[in-house]
Amino acid sequence: MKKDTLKSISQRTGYSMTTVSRVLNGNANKYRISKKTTEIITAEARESNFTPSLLAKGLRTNKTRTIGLLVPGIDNPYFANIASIVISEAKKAGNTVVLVDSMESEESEREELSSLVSRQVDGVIAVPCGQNPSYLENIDRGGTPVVLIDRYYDNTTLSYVCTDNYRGGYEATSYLLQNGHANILCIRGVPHSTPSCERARGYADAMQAHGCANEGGIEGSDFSVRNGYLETKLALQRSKPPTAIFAMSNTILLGALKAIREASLQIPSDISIISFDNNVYLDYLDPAITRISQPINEIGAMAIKLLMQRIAGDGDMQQARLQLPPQLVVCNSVARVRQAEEAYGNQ
Amino acid sequence: MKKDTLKSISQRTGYSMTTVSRVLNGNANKYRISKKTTEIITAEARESNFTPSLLAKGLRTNKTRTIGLLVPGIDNPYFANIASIVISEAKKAGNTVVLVDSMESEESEREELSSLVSRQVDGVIAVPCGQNPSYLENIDRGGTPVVLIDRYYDNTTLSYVCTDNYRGGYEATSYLLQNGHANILCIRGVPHSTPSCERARGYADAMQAHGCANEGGIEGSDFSVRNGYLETKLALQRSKPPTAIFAMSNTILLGALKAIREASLQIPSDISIISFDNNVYLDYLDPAITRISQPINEIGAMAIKLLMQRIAGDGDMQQARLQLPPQLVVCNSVARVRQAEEAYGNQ
DNA sequence: TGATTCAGCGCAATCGTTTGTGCAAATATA
DNA sequence: TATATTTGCACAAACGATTGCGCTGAATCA
Repeated sequence: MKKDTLKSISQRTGYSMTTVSRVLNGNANKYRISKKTTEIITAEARESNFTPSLLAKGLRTNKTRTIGLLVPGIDNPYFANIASIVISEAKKAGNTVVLVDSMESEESEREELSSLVSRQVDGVIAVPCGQNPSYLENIDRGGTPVVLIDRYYDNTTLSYVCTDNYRGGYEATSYLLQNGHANILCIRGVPHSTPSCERARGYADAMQAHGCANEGGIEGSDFSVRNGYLETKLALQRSKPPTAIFAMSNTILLGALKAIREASLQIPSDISIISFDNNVYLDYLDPAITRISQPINEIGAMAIKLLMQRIAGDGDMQQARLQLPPQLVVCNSVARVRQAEEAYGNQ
Repeated sequence: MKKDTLKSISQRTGYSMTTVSRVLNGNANKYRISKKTTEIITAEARESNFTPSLLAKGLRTNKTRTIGLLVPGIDNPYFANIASIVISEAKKAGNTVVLVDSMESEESEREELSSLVSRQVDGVIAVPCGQNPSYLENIDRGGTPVVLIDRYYDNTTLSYVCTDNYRGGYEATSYLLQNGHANILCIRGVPHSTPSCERARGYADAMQAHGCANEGGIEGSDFSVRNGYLETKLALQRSKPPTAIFAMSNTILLGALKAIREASLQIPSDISIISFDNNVYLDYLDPAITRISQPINEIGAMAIKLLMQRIAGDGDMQQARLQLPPQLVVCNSVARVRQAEEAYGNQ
């Protein structure tokens, strides 16, 4: 079965490709195509199930109605969630999504980004993993707007939308402190990623404000389950093990849980734990995990909105730096302690 | 910054677009381009960071090195997993993936598929949600190969790769039966989807073979958390509530768990449960959930392999119908019962 | 020296669209 | 009736690549 084209429709109806194109793009009125002609062409197109080649269209118009989404690991439920939202928001705006995965590798990130650019996507939404935004900034300057989500850079000119991670870290820690904990271990993800840094900063400031700056400590090196496991395992062997853990992501949490179970400790009676992210499974763990929930629906929607504005070229937009407030979701993984630590905290 | 094209490189080096194209595609030898010329052009391309327009390339060659992936809900961790695998396998084969989501709507499914076709993807991997494969078959006949995964149709000519769902259902049920259960509730997903049907058939046959055909029953209508919740809630109010539940997916499981907790029942002492799918979280629930694990890595890899063969046009391939064996993963959510049921089972 | 061969490259058509411009016929205006 | 306007549509040049074919000049051969 030969593919239908403007030409074939043009031949079958006897009108020129120009006219066919105009009708099918809904510009019949604008170009004064008669009603009769319009009907004939529309009918023929419908009947033969014509779909225009988006390649040709894109080539000619320089718009593909496609946006690229770069994530560092789609198998992480958090990014799968983000992808889901971005895809549906993009669809609402009439776009489809090319999804690429850097698997936390800077090299892959470049390759995939460059693939997106050759595909002439209209814009890119990225959760970057590189240490340095320059590659992304080049793409943006090259005419393909880029909006960052979740992770970003301090010194970048790119727009971004993310959780207010500092606040999240501060609130998580404060909640633990309010419950009498002082020896709080903070397990972070990739150290150079902004969410990690900011959450850690929030943790540290909260600790400081509470006069516990030297307790617990910040450990960890990436957002993997393994990292959560190892750091927890280590910390539990300290002479004065932490009474609470602040896990920076759902993956780190899982690792920590494993280590805690292996040590035959009960949550929250033996040790408390608080996490980040909002995975549906967190409610089903036993106990359900108290956490800082990120507003990912809003993040996804805002990101698409910003991107669409940039694509539409609405007056060369200012850089937007949006930090949306996270939310504390209280479940059952944090217990109140009434020991030495509390006395110490009340001095 | 103006985008680089063959033409601009051609102008800067003084060679024709033809020659530039040949060099950059690695056909320098084939067309006897001199070594010197080759070097000049390669250098210029590298320096100016040239990336060819895949639109133009695709238009001309009719190959886009892009494959479409259709899933019914990327926020379901199971499909996110599949997507992750398909993306990385596709990448190994030099392709990128356009991901579209039907959200379990037949109408969306058609729209998205048609969008993939206009994008001239080289092939499509689909987890269909429609009741009827004809639309997909048309696409396949239209020259865009389609391979189904996870869900398929009995009466289709399309190739598919999936878990041996009958066997999975049979094994899950047998395992419960072996542990003395007879009153086993089976909660299924979308009734007309083949995985659902086959798992249910496996369940029914196992029950029959064990002489318990009339116990428990098959309930449920879709793969949602809500469905699992409602059906469990209902079943627990029976005069003779089930002693075990077979949940057909990780989402149904979650719903069931919620209902069970609300009834203040303990797993596995009060009620046993077995699930399908292999989500990392299942190991971290308390107790860890015994389940039938699907070989999704193999499924993803096979699907891409089949698709690539079809795309390469290796002799108009036979239809492939692959059912890969699932695996029972024993954890702690199933207990042995030694009551009336067992006596009954041993008659 | 004249005829062959081959190395090295370019011409121009093509893929399927969009779009600025042009032009005939129909209608309105004077 | 002659002119101006409007209606309805078509021509042809792009967009950025690929590719069958052909051309030139140098080297080889007889």
